[in-house]
Amino acid sequence: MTQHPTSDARRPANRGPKAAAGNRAALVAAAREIYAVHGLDAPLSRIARRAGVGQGVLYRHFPDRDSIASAVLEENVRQVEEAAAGEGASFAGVLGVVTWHLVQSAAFIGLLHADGANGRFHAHALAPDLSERFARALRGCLPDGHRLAAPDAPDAPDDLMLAVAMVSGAVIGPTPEERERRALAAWRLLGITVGPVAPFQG
Amino acid sequence: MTQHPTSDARRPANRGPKAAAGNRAALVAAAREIYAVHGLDAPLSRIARRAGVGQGVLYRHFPDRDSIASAVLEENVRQVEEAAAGEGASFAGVLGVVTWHLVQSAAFIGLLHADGANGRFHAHALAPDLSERFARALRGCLPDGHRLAAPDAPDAPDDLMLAVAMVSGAVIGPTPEERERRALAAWRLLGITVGPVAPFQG
Amino acid sequence: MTQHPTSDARRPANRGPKAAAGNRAALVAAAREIYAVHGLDAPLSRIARRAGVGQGVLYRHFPDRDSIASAVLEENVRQVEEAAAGEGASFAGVLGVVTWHLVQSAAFIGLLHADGANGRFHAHALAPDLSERFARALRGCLPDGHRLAAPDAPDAPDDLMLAVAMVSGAVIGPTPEERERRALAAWRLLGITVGPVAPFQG
Amino acid sequence: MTQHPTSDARRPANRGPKAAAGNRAALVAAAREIYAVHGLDAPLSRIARRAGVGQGVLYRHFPDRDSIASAVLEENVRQVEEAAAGEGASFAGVLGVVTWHLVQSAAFIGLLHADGANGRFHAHALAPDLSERFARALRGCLPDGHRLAAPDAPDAPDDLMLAVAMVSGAVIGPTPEERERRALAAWRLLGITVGPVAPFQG
DNA sequence: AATGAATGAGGATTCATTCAT
DNA sequence: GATGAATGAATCCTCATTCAT
Repeated sequence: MTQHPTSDARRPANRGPKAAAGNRAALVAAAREIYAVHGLDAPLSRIARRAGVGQGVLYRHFPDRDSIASAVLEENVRQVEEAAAGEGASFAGVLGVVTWHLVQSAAFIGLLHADGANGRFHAHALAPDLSERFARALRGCLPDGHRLAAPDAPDAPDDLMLAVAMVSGAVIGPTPEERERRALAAWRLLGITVGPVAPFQG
Repeated sequence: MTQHPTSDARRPANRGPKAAAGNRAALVAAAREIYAVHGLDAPLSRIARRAGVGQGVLYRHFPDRDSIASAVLEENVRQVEEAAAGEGASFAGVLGVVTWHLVQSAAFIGLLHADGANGRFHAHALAPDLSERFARALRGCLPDGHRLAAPDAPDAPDDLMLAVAMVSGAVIGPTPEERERRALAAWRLLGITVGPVAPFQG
Repeated sequence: MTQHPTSDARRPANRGPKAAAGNRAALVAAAREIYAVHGLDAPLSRIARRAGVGQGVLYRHFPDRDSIASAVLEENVRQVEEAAAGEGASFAGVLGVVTWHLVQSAAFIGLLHADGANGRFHAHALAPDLSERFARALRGCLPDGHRLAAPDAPDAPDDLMLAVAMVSGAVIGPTPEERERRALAAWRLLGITVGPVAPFQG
Repeated sequence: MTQHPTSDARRPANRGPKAAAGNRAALVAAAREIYAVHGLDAPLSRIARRAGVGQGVLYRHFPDRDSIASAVLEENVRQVEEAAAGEGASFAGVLGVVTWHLVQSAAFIGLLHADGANGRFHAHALAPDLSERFARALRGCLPDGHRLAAPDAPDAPDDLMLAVAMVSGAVIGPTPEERERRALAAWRLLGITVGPVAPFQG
């Protein structure tokens, strides 16, 4: 009569101090899943519940709404960085990783470009450095003379990031399959070759 | 126990039934502006306030959240149809009109493609016919053999609509100028020529 | 987009002055049906819509919520009076008419007894005279010495009206059939014989 | 854009989690009183206010309208069960407890029978088990061969519950005294002996 | 350091009632 | 007289955020 976790419980509880780091990770993982299913406007309480922690813990680790979203995004970016830093990293291969993340949740990579004018998130506060890291990683493995290469002109549009934004705009659809199909079609329309769509494998 | 209209306080206005049509138009206009600034999740009360009418009027004209959004979108689509139906309508010209609307509010043309999985809007309920009308108008003035033309294969991806979605993904930025710059860059990346970005002039 | 009569429309419109009497009747009939289905708390707008008239007309004829309920109840009571006034009127026969009305809508005959403490209706304002008329009609055909007859003691409980209230308490159930079954069982428990359950036939 | 707790104004109270149990009890008590005076349609906000808690607390403990009503009713039923389980429990004695509850608020025991067709409450969802418990308790102390005993026929009407419903129909009136007088008169009309009308004394 | 209850503002929605036409 | 649009108060419900334990 008084309970209503409704669903979303994951771990039995999780008390005691040492769990701090684990809690943080659980929150980020929970947020990723919740965001993927319910969008960025999902109630924070749902994230906490899914992570199996109290609301207070969420606030301890992430003082405001943006910071948890950033944390999720940060993981995405890190994977892209790692993919780009790998031994035989190719541009097409890294784009495959990027595309995989887009397919999982276009909203997220989309955040890298968002200006926040229309949403509750303000990317210029949220992701500027993440955006920079993402761009750098991608640019790092771009072959010389590639059509997405930034020209010499200093303030010319950054075609590389623009292209990613465009693909993220295309990635809509109810199922991952449909979303992946659209992502690949979008890259094709841009004339860009993409490697296998998959998460980065350390 | 039930409702009662204030106690007695002076009732303001009530401009009478004559105002109905005007109110509806005001609501749509208000919604367009509010959506552009605050996004599709803006409180309905804000729209009503901006339109200068009571909450009830909004609900009378638009029984649910989708229907007001549809009304705004419908106007956009109509303009595109009119642009496409005009005398010397060219594909590039119509794309210019489309782009103008994207620049005003990418969210809206975006709705045409949205699947609503993550948001409160469910395009398959909201815009399927609008989407169809939009696609038809655009396709109608697509030159034969254009690279966005649908191939013979029946269930091949619709490159035309995909391209619009991609551009809408690119159109982000705090100012209209920035947004227009990005839109044009996106079309350029796609290798598509666009006419002047402007509203349709009857 | 602007319409939502939802249902409940009955007559095409109904305009013009002379219709006043007809409108009143239509409203009472509509109210009876609406009350039976949706209960006494049904929105007034629904009654007006069902009657095929504007809201204003309802207010013209019935200035407040109680007065329309009274009007419906008045018709019920009138039928009982007529049944009681008929040639070979028997107590059992009249009880059959009463029971028929209870089965149609227990709420209504219930109003005759209600004190309004718990509801929005205040019977002492609503139905005192109706209640009196109802009691008189019923008492009029009560055989001498019947067990429900009022004793000589002046302020003894009025068993006759109490019995009706009791039966109305028993008349619950989703279908008319079930409701009638319960009504008859209730009279039986009271040891009272009831004639055929049917409306009064002039 | 979203919520924010006042701007900064001093937060009142928050008596801490310890208050939880107390709050729940206070809510049930408040609901009982409010229902008795204003009926089952009373605004939930009024109950919360009377209990001295925020709206949210009410929703935490009772996720929907029915569940708070159930909680109140459950207490009633429990008392009847306890009365029936007591040492020298007699049928008349238990009926006295039942009658006491009816006098307090006929609406509640009435819920046990309600079908909800016309109201917002749907007894088949709300009270079926409570109804069953109530019936069982009462039947448990019914002397063999009592006139309200269920006959052998399997689907014969349950006279016991019918009688309670009838009495609850009779229990109307502005004051408890009047209500008790009517309840007793109703039992008398049924030829049923009732013990002292009083709450169950552990 | 974690828990999860409490708070209350804000937004959605409904309807009684008025009133211009 | 009739129509039905407009008004806005009231209620429902949700959730961000705080804080006692």
